[in-house]
Amino acid sequence: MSLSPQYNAKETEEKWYQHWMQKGYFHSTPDEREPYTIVIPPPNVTGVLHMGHMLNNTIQDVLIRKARLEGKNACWVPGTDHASIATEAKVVKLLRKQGIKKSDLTREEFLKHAFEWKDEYGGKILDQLKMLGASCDWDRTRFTMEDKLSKAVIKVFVDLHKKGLLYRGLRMTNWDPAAQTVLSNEEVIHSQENSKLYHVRYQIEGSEDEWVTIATTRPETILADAAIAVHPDDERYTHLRGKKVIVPMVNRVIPIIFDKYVKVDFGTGALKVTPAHDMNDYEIGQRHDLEVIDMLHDNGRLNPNGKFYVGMTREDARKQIAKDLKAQGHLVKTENYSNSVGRSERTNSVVEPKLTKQWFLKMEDFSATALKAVENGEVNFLPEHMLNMYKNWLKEDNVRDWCISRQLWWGQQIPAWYLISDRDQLFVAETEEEALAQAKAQTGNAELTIEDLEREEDVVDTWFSSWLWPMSVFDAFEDPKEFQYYYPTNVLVTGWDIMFFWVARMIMAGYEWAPELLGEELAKKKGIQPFKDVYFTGMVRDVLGRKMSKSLGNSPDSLALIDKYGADGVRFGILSAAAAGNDVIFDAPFVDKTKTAIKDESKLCENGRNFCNKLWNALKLIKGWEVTDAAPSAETQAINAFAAKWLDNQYNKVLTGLDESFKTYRLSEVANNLYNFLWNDFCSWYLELIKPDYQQPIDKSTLDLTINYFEKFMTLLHPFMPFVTEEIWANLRDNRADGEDCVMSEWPKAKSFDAKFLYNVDIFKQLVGAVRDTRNKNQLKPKEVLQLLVKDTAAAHTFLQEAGMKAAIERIAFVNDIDYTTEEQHEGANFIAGTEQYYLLFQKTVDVVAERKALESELKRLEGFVKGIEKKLSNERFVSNAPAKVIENERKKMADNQAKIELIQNNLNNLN
RNA sequence: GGGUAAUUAGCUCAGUUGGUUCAGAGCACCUCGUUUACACCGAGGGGGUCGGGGGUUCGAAUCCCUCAUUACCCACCA
Repeated sequence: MSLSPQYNAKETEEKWYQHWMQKGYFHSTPDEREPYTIVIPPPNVTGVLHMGHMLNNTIQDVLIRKARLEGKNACWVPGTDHASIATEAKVVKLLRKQGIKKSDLTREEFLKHAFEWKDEYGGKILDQLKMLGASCDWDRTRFTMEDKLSKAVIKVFVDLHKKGLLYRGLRMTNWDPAAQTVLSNEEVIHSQENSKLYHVRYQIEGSEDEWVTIATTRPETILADAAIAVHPDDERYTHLRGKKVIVPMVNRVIPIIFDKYVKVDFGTGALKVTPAHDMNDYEIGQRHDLEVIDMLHDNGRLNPNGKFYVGMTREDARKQIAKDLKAQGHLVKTENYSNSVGRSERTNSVVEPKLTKQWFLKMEDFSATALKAVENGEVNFLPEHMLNMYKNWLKEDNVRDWCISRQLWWGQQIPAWYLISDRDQLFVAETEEEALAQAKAQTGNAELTIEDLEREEDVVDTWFSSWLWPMSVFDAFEDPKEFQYYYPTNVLVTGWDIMFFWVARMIMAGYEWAPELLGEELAKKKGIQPFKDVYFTGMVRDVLGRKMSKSLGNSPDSLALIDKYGADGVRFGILSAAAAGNDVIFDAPFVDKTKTAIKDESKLCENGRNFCNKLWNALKLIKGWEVTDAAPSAETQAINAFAAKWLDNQYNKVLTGLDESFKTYRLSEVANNLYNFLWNDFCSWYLELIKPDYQQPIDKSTLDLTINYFEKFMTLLHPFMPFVTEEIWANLRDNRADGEDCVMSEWPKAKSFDAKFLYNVDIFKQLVGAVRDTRNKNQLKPKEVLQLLVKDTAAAHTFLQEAGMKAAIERIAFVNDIDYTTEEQHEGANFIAGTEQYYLLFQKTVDVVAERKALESELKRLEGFVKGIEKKLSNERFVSNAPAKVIENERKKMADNQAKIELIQNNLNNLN
């Protein structure tokens, strides 16, 4: 079979993914094996694959593929999140384009449209994950709003209600006037914006010409003012105690109050208090028992409390009222001002603090549980320092009750029914019938029908379904059999940005319901935490260090990247740069808002692609050899045996390190070590050593051995680069049995290795490198054969007696007649430093000037080095305190280096 | 204001318990090289007093203190 000159990623990837799927390799069902479970952080159903997804799903895929190779029952559950606000906003927009207004639709009609939209466009991201090579169990794909998962949400809601953990309350909440729903704090994005600070004067009641001037960025809310507040210690205002002021425009009289919240040095030191439209003002209002005047409709326009401005938008009212204030002389001055403005993450409209009635979940006990679980190590955070952030967040006084209601349709409708005749009577139940039964029982009115009840309009927050994800994907609340097998999941891989609203809450939910669902015995045996480890990935940032986001437009097109570098290349690139928890600066093609191309190449992915090609070419080399049964020359045999011994030892050394790195999730380390091992040790050294001369055959045993190792290496690399490894695996041997694929191969066990031998190999490499360097510096041909003399020392003899060593040096460095010399100096000698045994190389021409320079500089370095050691050794405290081994090493180092110095001096003399 | 981290080669970053293996990798750069698996390549090279200062220690990139700079998170900015 002829192999293409370059590795063709695209063809290969399509072919193998299809094959894997067809074989059902990714599908998991419970069996007697140890499970290894990961649930995907469900991307938004509206989402498209971005760099963050690629990073985090590549990591998950590496872990799951590794587990599969280790013979575990690997199960990676994929799925999507219904993302209520984002999706609803998208659907509303789409419908509007079709001329349909949401307000003209019934809830059912709207949901029908939404589900149609979801079926048509949603979940594209899952197909994109397949292109990345993600080995999810696609038969298990779940969606947070599918029936079963919604049922779990309802069940949990009812359960919490029974436990008395839910309540309804009037609270200041973040109101999105565009989506007309309340938002959680996390859904509000604050950023600095340029606005204006208006200084407005209020007349003191009963005075002729006495005024108090306040500063505000929102003059329109003057209409809803309830007080003017000043700091109690502010001497400028002490005389106003007990006085009142007249609100401009509306001429309402409001009190002057004294509250420590007011900052003396801000603006004029006087603050207008509008309890209905500001979080802090609301709290001040509570303290001083102020009237709450709401002047806005839900859509952000002014309601009848807005007097002359009724029906205007907030923005228009602000402009108009500023004009009117000015006209009446109440606008003292206006200055430019930069302040933090909160906008809705989903609709980008300015969030309005608004007093609304919402559903809340009491968090006190939950947060204590979640904190404890991580503190006592039942859930293990990586990197460890994430624990600090977590603790800080879950500190007692930091946790607020969770507002779980949203004024949307796309989501699980809250299972609560009001009695229409008395809306304070409320019945929470899984079904309408149960609610009715409750109503009958509690009111004592058996005549009630379902017509007398009305269901709560609100849906629950999306996180209220995703916090059940590790349980609900296994149908834990319906039939816990699978759940009992797969839970707890082994690891959660996610960004730290959702540590609080997702990770912490999953832990809470796990501890709340898993004990019951697992049963006492299993809960004790397996643990009730939703995951044992949490691997926090960093954020993927662009070259300027900015978080990659759609709004900045600085995220590279993931699919274009895969297209250009291959999925393996992209996987390798992004992983090799991502140490656990550290942010990744991704040097990739992207265009920023100004449409300036910043970079047009991704070096990381390029590396990955080149690596694929390198391996591909190693395959080509091996497959291109003619095989012979005849034994090769004794020399070749010796070299091959040496190379094989080396490869085996180096391989076991690397494998030992790999296992260690995997345990601690140092995936970038694994990737880079494999890269180095395969590229340098395997390709550059091993293959070069055993490579037969041009058009010469290779002996069968060496070829077989090489193929065996290459095959193992593909297994090791498979989790990182699944496609190229599978392709090479397939090509390495003819007549593969059905199902004998790399993806299902066996992760090898590390054996011991001979460190001493490997040390000798290091010297070998240094020696060869030095010979090559000498050639380079003296402009000798690489293949011009030189003579190598070695100083006659015991160490050198031991070294060169290593089987095959001499022959290997001769072949790969193109030297012959390696011999010993007892003489310290030779005419025209070129000294090779850098090895313990002091090798001397002789050749015809030497650049005397350059050589002297090099020697002098080396001499200087060594002298300084020796001086340092001398100082150390003459230090009484060092000699008496340091371990004997360390001292011995120092002595040896000094002796060795002194010998080197002597030698260099000889050589320098020789040059003169 | 509260918190978390980072600062090591021109760039992006490793460096796990302080001690031959620790000053490293990739990219970039320089020199040389192509009938022979790979120019998506090969061989070699230059380049860093590990942010500054202080301390602990026989010994510090590594531990402690401090300063500086940067980034992010939470709260908040009338």
